[in-house]
Amino acid sequence: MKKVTINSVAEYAGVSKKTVSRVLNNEPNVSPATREKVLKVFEELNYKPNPIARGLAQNRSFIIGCLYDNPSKSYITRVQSGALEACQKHSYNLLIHPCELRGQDLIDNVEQLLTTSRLDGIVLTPPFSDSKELIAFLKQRKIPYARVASAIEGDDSISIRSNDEQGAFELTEHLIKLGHTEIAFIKGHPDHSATENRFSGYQRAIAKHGIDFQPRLVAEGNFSYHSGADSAKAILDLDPRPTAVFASNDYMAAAVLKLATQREIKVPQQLSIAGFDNAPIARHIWPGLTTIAQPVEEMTRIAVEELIKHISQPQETPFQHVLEAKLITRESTQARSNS
Amino acid sequence: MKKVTINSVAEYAGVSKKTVSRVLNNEPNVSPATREKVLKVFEELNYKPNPIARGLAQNRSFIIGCLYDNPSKSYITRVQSGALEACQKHSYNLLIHPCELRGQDLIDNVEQLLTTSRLDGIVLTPPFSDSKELIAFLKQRKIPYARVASAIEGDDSISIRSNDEQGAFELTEHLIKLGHTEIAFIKGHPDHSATENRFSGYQRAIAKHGIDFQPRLVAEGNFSYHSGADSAKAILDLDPRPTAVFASNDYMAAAVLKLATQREIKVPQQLSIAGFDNAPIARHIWPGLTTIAQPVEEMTRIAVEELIKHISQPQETPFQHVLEAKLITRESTQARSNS
DNA sequence: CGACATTATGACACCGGTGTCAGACTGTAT
DNA sequence: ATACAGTCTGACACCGGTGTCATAATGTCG
Repeated sequence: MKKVTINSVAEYAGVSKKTVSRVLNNEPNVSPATREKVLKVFEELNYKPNPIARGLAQNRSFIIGCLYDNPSKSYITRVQSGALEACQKHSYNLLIHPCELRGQDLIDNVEQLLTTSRLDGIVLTPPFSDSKELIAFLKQRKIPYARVASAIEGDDSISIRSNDEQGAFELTEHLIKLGHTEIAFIKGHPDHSATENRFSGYQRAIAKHGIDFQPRLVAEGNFSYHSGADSAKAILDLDPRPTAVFASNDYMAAAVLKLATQREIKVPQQLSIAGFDNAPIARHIWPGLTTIAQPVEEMTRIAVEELIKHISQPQETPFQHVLEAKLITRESTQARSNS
Repeated sequence: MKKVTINSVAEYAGVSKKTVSRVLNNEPNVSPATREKVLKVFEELNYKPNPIARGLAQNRSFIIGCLYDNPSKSYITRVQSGALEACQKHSYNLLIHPCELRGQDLIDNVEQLLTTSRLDGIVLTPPFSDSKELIAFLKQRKIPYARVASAIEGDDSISIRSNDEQGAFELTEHLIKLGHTEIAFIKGHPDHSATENRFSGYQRAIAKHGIDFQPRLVAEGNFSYHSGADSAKAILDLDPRPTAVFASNDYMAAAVLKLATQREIKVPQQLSIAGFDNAPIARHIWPGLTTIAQPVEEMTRIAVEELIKHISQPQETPFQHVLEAKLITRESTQARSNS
């Protein structure tokens, strides 16, 4: 199996390299006959262009980088799966790069990544989607990027998010309609914009239904299971104890459920619990968690597709889009008991 | 910020490109003085070699591919994290490529991957680590590869695994020592070699303790939560019902726990449940799952490090290694009650 | 001191593509 | 027939490195 290069194709077809290149890139100004002939030789020799050589000539790598720093493994998995789908469709590859937002040398780290990998573009997932420093850096370096699940408005870059505020509003309203008025809330990581949005949705819902907002019912989390466990302790120790808990993601909700079960507080009879994200764990535990399904894969897929589109021909108008979140009810929430 | 290439460095330092290249690659036969001088210019101009150009000249990409087809997201996350660690250490990048083992065109798919990405090497995770077809293909194409958690012996390639058989043996023995004799077993995916190994460990332990092997207690799973739920139903419907269940991974064990809880079978008082892997879910549910901790990250990290080592200078003797698995006891198992 | 091995360096082709530009070949209007 | 625009094609340099080889400089030994 000898190597098949553009030269061998050109020779075999009796045309110049450049013409072969033109056919490869679907450039105009190639006669139909020539194009046919070359395409046939592609088949015959089973020719595949070398992406590295292409990359060198065009200063591209055909690689998209995905930056993340997220305690939720399932979120990352979903992000990857959406990004991969888009990449494969357009013959790009996906390079994953976990790193820390708080690392003092975030910029250095990304700089390093860029120089060693020559990425064609970067997908920023939370909390990077909202990092002004990083965004400024990428802009200055003229690296195309797309932001997933960010709340920053008025930016002129590609951005896809889902409606966190509305989702949280609906979920809270669901709890209220079940008769709950003392609804505890566990906030997410302060660096993620979703955290504020979800909290706003919660507040809007209780306000709409004339329920007083009680700061004592709010706990600070950071999306990790561990932080959920801490918040759970604080909340379940409250007196009077709330009848429902809304955690900003399913991991933290699972932690609440675990502690409640340990303390023999019956869920949902004595305590309703709800999460956010519709992570796998929401249906892997009993009772299953009522939650908000966020289209994470789809968001990321769209973000990467737009990014790739942007790379091949920069758009004037930035693509910005908001997807809807959807309420999923399971066994962990029920009407408040009269006890 | 102008582009700094090897040419500008050479010019600035007053030497030839080739000498710069020599310094870059730590080649011998460069006088200390020259080396110093060039290194200083690197600093001064902040020069970073272009990996794409390098790749073209050396026919390398500095990218390692990771193949997987695994229903357990957390397993994949752990695999990635180990692989990433090794890659970053050696300035390689990691490209992830999920695909289906059973896909009729697995080979085509990988072929495609290789031609579009020019990977320097591939890490095979289960079930690919045991795919004879794929291994034969990679061997023929002379693509370096490393196999993670495979059971095939006598192969002359890099292979790292953990001791599944021993782990399962210890866990089973733990249950036996708690007084259980009717221990149900849920098998994993038939394509994964770990499945047979874990099953053997189970059988060896009960045999050692003079317990009769009962085929009725064995259910077929495939490592997915869903398959665990099906097996759980079969097992909990048995009469007499076993007093303990050993599932081949934690997801399936979680499914057993969920069903048991739904049916108000008390765990661990009426039923002990154990899993395998020490996945996050094992400690995110109540009661926490007794399980076997497998060093997935470490296995993968070592596999990738050896792979990279092998790429830069092929070894004569293949690196093969077995890591130990460790029993972790949590609340889901306890001594059999006398009822 | 001459013969020879060793070290240090650079010129140049090459990896496998793409960009630029010039020139040949069409077709159409005058 | 002539001028001119538009289409098609190839020669050649170039992307930013590395491999090969020749040659210059240095060291070693009899």
